[in-house]
Amino acid sequence: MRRPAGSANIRLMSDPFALDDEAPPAPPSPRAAGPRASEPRPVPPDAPWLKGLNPEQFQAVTATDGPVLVLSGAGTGKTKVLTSRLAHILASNLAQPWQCLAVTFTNRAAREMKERVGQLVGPVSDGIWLGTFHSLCLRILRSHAEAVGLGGDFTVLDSDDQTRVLKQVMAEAHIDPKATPPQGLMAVIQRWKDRAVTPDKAASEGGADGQAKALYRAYQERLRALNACDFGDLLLHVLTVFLSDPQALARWQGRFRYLLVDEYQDTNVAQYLWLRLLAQTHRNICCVGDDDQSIYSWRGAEVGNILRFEKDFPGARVVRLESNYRSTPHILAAASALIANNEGRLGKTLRPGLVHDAEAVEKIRTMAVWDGEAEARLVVEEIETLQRRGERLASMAILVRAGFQTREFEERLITTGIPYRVVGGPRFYERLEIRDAMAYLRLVVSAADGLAFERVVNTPKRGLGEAAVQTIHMAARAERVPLLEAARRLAGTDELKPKPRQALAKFVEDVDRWRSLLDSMPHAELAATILDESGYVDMWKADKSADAPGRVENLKELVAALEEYESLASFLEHVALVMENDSCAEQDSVVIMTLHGAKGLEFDSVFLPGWEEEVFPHVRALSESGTSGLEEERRLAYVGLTRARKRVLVTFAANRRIYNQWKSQLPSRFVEELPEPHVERSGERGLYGGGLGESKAAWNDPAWSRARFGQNRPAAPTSWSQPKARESEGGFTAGARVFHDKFGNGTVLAIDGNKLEIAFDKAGTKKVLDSFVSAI
DNA sequence: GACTCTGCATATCCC
DNA sequence: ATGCAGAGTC
Repeated sequence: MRRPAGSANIRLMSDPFALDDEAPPAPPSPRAAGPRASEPRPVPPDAPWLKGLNPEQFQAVTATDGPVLVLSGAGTGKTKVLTSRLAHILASNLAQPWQCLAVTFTNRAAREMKERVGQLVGPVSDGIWLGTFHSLCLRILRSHAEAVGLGGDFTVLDSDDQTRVLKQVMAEAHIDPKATPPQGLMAVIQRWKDRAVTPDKAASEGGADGQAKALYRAYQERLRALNACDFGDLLLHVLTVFLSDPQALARWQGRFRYLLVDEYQDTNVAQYLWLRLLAQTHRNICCVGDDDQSIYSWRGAEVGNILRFEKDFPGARVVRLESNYRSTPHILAAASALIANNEGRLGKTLRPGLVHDAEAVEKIRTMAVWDGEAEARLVVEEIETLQRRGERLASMAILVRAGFQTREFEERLITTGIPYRVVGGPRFYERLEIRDAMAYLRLVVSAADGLAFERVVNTPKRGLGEAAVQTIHMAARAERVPLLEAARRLAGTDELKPKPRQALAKFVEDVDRWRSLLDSMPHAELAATILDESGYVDMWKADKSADAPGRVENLKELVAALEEYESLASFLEHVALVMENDSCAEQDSVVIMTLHGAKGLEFDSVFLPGWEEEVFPHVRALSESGTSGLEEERRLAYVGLTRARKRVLVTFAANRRIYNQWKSQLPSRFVEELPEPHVERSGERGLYGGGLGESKAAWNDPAWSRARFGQNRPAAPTSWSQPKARESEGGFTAGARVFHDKFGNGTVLAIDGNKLEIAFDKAGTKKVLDSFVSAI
């Protein structure tokens, strides 16, 4: 491949379509590209959407002609630029709303942008093609479904359904799900889709095992048979359409005069190709991104997309936004120092864009605690203190690395009586009862939905077990009709035993009746009828388990939510893509969420717990080859720090229970990477035991001591720098009986330096530091 | 067929 | 701790 000189060190992703090897098409003047509704209208420089922009932002907003790459650090007004730019384009009459395409990654970002543009230009903003990649692709794909072998009413599967389908496919291929875990294979398939690799392309690709490729193909065929597609397909299919139907492509290319892309650093290859194709005609594409906030490589994102932008769009204007209007200088300095440990950055410097009262700004605080419980207690106490000082709960956030960390905070907040909400927890529509209810609705709306049929045919129990379902399957297969059709036939024959046959007949009859009501009955009412007559609600009402009443409530909520949509079909479509559960929104409450979920948000006070090796950075990132995993974790830390406006508290525990196992933890290397002058460190002395074995020599490094106990403390006792003999301070020997505060009595099994393996009488076998046990 | 019990594996991040 | 698949029982 021909590459411009000097780019050899930049690794580009594989390029399935190799567009960039062709001469770039001559950039047609947008003016000449077609008739416009009316002439461009000059915009006064004091227009409301241009107010308060700094020079760089102004440039990013008003440079409407040609490709623009905006490198936008955290808190530099990225959303402001995007929304103002849209407003500017519309107000200048450069394009009609429906000729503008604005892409975000999350529904939340899309909603926010929609709202803010609306505030600037009014209801015309409704016409903008604004949404996530997936929702926009769905919209496009609806009109080209046949081209990829789908019916126009195809369904979009969530990850749960995906694995279900894949499991079925694997079972048919007689593959042992134990030897080949379905999730693993699913991940492989998704990576293919992220790179826009179809089964055909996968087959011709080198490497990888043939079994996976065959299963990929089978999976795609199965999806097609189900008239369904998964998230990855939304993009993949649209690309297929674009590349196989030049006329369709030209139509879409011609339509979108202006493209705006948010969080560009998170685009994967498929999304990138999609953008590049769509931007070919008018070439007015504006991508906003920050390589330091790229945290989605695990789902196929390629930071390289930023690097290659200028190549694929020659003459692109690059604007850097470096004035940060969010955080205090301490926070900025700390975040910048941390991220400076990464290599291969585009390198931005964040400058404080606000004037801060030097006396008033707090340093970042780090604090060592005994365990997760103590950590939760500390954080919640801190929250209470802030609250007493008059801070709103909604201005505080606890940002965790992984889902399992939320529990201890929730418990503590509950016992303290502080309102909180977990964002991104088990999502509303992912709940069992909602999925079941949705399956009923799906089956009524589209009779061919086999997955929905399977899900509800025996829920609640109708005496249609595995055997009956098998028979239906075989009949459907043989006659090449959907499951519901097959069931209808079987209900009229004697292939089934009388009892299941009757039950099945009743079921089919019900579904038919519900469908006949689709046009006449208001859909919310119809949904309620379905859930009632099917016996589904009664099933939960009769259930005596603790969460059953909650489920009944959720079902009511579902019906209520339906009111807001035009039809069942539009509701189903919406839910397939929008996964938010913001039903109980704006009470003043602390929010708990993952670092990933927090991207794009900001809070006055941010709590960053669990900064321990193997929690954050996460083990799995560390076990990856090379440093890319670690660097992504560091970017995640950077994202976390830069969410804060006023203050940050980083905590880490010496001991943590992970998946029901107690482990002694080391402070995260990121704690140490926070620069001294901007950090105030504290922690309980002695948390990390006495001298440590030589294998942990780093522990005696002054930096670690600082990380743990704060620079102001006197140097560690001499015994630290001169570790004693390995045979442990306590002088324990195997077989000794010992006592531990938490685990009670036990017997020492083995000694490894200062770590003891102890068989506790009650708590099982654990490894603990010898300083935590005493002889009895 | 439905239910219960047991053993087994599993456990980031999200559209 | 939790969720699941498979086995055994009513």
